[in-house]
Amino acid sequence: MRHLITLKYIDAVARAGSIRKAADKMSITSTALNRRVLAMEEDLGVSIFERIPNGVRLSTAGELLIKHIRAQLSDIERIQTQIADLKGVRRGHIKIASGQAAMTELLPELLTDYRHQYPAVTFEVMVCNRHDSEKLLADYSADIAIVFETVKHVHFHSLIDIPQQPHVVCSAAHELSGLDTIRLSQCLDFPLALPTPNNGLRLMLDRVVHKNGGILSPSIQSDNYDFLNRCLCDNNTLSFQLPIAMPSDRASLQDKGLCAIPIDRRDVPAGYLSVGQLRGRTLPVAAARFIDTLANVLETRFGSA
Amino acid sequence: MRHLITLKYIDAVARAGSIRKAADKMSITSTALNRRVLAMEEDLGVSIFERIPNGVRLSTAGELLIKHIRAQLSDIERIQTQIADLKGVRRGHIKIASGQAAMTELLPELLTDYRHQYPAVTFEVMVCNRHDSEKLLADYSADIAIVFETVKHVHFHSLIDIPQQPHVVCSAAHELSGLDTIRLSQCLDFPLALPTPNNGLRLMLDRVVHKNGGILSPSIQSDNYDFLNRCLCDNNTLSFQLPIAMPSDRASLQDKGLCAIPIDRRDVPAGYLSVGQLRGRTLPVAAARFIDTLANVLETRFGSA
DNA sequence: ATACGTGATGAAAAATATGCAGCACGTTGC
DNA sequence: GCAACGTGCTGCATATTTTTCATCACGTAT
Repeated sequence: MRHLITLKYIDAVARAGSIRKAADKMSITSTALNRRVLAMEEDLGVSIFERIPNGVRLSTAGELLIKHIRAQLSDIERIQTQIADLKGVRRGHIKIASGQAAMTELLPELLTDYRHQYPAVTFEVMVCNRHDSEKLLADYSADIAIVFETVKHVHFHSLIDIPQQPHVVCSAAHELSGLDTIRLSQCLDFPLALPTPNNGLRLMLDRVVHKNGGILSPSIQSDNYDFLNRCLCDNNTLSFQLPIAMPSDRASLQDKGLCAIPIDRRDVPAGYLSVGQLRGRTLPVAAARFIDTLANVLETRFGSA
Repeated sequence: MRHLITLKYIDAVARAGSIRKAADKMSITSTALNRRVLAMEEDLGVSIFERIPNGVRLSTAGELLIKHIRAQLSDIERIQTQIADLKGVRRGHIKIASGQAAMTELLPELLTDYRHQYPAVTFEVMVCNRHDSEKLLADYSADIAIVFETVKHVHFHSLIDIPQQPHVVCSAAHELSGLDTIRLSQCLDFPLALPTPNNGLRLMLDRVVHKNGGILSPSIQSDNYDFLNRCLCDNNTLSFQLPIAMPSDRASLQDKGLCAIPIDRRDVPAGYLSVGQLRGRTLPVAAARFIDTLANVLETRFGSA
């Protein structure tokens, strides 16, 4: 797409904050890129970048323009996939911003299946926290966001919401192991391995405990679920997980020497895992179809939303 | 707008139903136009026009594309008018770093007026002391700084300087009330409510008193002007204010049971309220225009600088 | 058949974009 | 305090792309 190479260049400059760096990334000379920027600015009659000592920065007009550019780039991509669809080939590139929850089991399984069915579809999966996901959607770095307990933001348009009852995870040798359900109070005497405070699950737990006048004091804290689970084996530490992040069959959990027990609903109500997009955006065909598949899988696995 | 000339050409072809006719209308050769069409088709991997004996006709893919092209052309036009609007000050975001002085009366009034006139202009006002303002300018967190007795710093480029004669503020029932002017020595016998030492006005007073071998011992000290004024009502405490921080009409000051008296120039010379920006920076249009308005208001209200 | 219109193509000409070397200006690190 | 670095920008020579001109091949209409 020759005619929008300049737009891509300018987008790169806006992201890099420097013409030379952007030029590097786009594999051209800074001179050429600089001239494109100057030409565009002359066309518009306004500076789109403020020149600051160590680079450039979007001006007010630039902010306006870059928003348009990103919408435009995403739109042309949508057209291209539509045209590809027309030719009978399902192809496309899907950019997903996901919290930890979906990264362990859901996405790996799903992507493998999907790519087996549609080999021409490529994926890009970025792990992020609840706040960053919105930003990634907003600047078109991501098509789809998968977040647990999403920050309610006007730009986030939720397409799927699946209830997720928090579980306690412990070693199979733990004295709590094997219970059908567990009260939160039973957990608080054991050392806890918790996600970092900006995490959705952690936030829910914090709220509940705080309401009862307590405070969660984790023995281990990390933004990596896998790591947390690996800390449970040889002691009586407890961790918390969402169903979505656990193997779909109990057997493979047992193989790892772990046990998951749902927390009593009276203590902690279910939170919601949301799949969403940037409000008002028309997604590329590939991404839209993928969301359909995702909705299907989630509903058959976790019941209707 | 160089980058979308191809889109315009293709639109023209779709409308004319013939490459040669469209070329005529667009004042180029049919060859050139033909080549642009072929290039675009190669980019997309699909024919966007069916060739029929007496011209061309949109293919299915072409219908899809032309819809996008027309949306784009209209969209870019919108952006251009928005940017034009921007040059006319009707839109933008202005970040102001201000000391206490301008926060009480000047900025609230001014912003209300300005936003009434230009509703699409948004503001961000950060209160800060004399030292922080420079930092906010330097890292582009603020476009404009409004500071009384600014720290002389190379990065601060002053655009407006307005002389401000310090006033004494007291209860209307105070024995000094009603004087036309006041000597500093008359004040020192009363309890004083003063700003904190890093404040510009306080600094001026400190310097004068110190030069005469004295020291200011405030009864009440705060970084909040309003609070200081509220301490005057029921006793004989004195406070100090700048004209900029007082209601523009004397009546509303009297309504509050307060009275303001300028300090004799022989004791305390006028200090300067400065409006400035980061030296060497080209401000966003909106900010630059707002400074013009600000200069106007300040000059008509406090005389020429 | 002839005349006209269509889109497509090759080679030359014109216009445009790119790369290189270097300038001026600020910041950073020693 | 000074050198090294990084930034955007510019003049000039070079590539590359685009446009033009002169055609061709095909289909229609007269």
